[in-house]
Amino acid sequence: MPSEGRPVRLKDVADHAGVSLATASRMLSDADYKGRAALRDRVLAAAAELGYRPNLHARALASSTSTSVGLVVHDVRDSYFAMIAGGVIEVAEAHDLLVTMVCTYRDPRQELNYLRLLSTQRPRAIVLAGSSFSDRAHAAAMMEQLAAYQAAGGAIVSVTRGRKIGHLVKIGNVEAARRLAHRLVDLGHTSFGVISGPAKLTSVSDRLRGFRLGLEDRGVRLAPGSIVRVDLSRDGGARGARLLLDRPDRPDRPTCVFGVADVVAVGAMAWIRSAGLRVPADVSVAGFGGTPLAFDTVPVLTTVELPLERIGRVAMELALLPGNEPRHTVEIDGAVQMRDSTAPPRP
Amino acid sequence: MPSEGRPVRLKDVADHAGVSLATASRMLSDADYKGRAALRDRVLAAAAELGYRPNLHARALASSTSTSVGLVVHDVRDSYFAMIAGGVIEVAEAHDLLVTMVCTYRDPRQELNYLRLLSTQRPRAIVLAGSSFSDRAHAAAMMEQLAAYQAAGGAIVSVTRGRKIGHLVKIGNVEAARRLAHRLVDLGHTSFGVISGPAKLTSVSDRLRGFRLGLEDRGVRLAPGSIVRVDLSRDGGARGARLLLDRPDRPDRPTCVFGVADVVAVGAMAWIRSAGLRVPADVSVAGFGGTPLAFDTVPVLTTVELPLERIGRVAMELALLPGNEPRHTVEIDGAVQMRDSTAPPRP
DNA sequence: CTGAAAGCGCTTACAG
DNA sequence: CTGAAAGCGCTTACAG
Repeated sequence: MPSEGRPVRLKDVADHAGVSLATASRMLSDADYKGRAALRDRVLAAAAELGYRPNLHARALASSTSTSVGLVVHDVRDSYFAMIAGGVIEVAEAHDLLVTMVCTYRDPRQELNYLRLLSTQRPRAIVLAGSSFSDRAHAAAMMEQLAAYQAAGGAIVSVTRGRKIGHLVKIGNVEAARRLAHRLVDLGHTSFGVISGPAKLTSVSDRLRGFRLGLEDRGVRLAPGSIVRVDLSRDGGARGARLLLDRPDRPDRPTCVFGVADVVAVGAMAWIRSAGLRVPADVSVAGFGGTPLAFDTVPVLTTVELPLERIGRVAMELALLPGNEPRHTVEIDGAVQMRDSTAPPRP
Repeated sequence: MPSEGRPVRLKDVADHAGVSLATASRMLSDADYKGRAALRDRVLAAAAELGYRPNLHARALASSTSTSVGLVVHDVRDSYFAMIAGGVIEVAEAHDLLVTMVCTYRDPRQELNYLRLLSTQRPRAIVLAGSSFSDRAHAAAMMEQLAAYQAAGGAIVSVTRGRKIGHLVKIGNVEAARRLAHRLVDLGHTSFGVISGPAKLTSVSDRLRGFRLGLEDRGVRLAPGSIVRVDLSRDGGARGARLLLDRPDRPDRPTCVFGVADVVAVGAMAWIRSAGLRVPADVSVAGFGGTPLAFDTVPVLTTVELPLERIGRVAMELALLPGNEPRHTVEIDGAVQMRDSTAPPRP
């Protein structure tokens, strides 16, 4: 029986079943409550017949309990975040929780802004999936918001390093990038170019630092000017490749290019191809992330594979933990996957 | 001043500013309300000082107005939906609306289930971004839910054809697939294979029908057995390619394979390559969708490009329209992009 | 086990 | 322009 006009309320169900509001409420939403079987049946039947859907707002207000979860990402269109979001949503749905997602487009002000907007919804948990920013003032402002949110009983999970509050899914950016560097040097490369992203992103600076450490472990140094900073996008990657490689006059052209994110490496490969160079014969290319698009490039991209969906699932599972104390940290490691886009440099 | 324990309420702000609850409410949430400037300043200052965040649930309950939007997709991990979601979220954020996303994984029962869960949140609009199912009973059940939701004042937007309620973003699947077929026949192909998806998805059957019509326009028929049905995934595409092409005994191997979604075509290309065949020299491959991954295959994938982000933006804009009547329909056309994965068949 | 009543944090007619 | 009060749709001590 589709309702006409206003939705049916619990009171309608109670009246229809001939019980009190309180009893209807208990029968419908308290799983532990048994009650008289006859009443229970009547209430359930009435709810079904009237097509009753509880009003989440009323429920949240009365019980100060919420069934929503906030998810903050930099950009859903980026499959890095789409995969993580998939993991978060999968676990949330299994618990009848609703995920509200917000995109910051890597703008600290938007991050703060949307965090505030999100907390307005009093979600039971907030998952911050995007890398944090290395900006003290911003970190302090975030901290203030998050502390207030947590004090009110909300759970916090960050997929990043260095957040001083809430649970952590810690991605081994530094170590994985370091291992990748080892493998690339072992291939024979000594001249590298790095297409990096915005310096303010801690994940970017971690990957860059790890990569540099890895090279140093093997006695290789990054030449000055061999790091370029671009947007973390396909176009950014193409631009980065051009900046690094489009200088026929200089003999020190890198033989291997590392893009700090797959999408950047893929953009770089596209530019390299369009410039008439071959991967890996002329230039080796490596990425970072393990997004699906790394599988379908030709040659298949050498990258650090992160289990993105699992990261999302783990984050959501941490969010489900009762209470914020003790703080939990789950470390997730990346796996270096040497594939076809890298090869020894030409002699 | 971070709150300790419970969040600050409007009453706290009102007390702190020395005004009534009503005045504080008006100053803070009614943009048209002027009031005495002195009071206004006191209220704003108090809110800022105390770090007041309104409780959305209370606000929604009292004003029966909501700032959330429900988004139903089949799978965020699929960049087709990630791009659409990006468009929806972009427009929603510009209006301070929060998007709650739910994934059905192409299961009609989950679709219904999550639609119900979503309507529990009384969102101001629901955007159904995934293709509908060609299942009468399920369509009727959806219709009942949606009608009740709409009767209660909610806006509905579907990105599909044939929904009998709400606004529509209508994607020209039939016509675009038809034009693609024309172009492929014009290339010289007469023997086609189609890697199709679940028959229950209307977008899939539309693309298939359009493709078949296009072939018939040119006097070409699909041989029996030249359509295989797989999951809409990379693995599905690989399996489909194997089913169609891995029969050296039969001479009627298609010279051109059409995958009804990019992800399927990409999977097919991967299998073809692994089987030692070349694209397009041995087999041409075409996809449908215009997802980012179509750009980075080598050879670059011939496909029907859909403006996915724009579809999301348009859907959200329709969702913002006041009232559900009159119903609006925005038709979005796909653009056939002939790229490197298709070529004339070998003589 | 059940019901009457208070209360969750807001908004909004209704008076003044 | 401002305030006191009712009400949004639930949950949950508190009695019985």
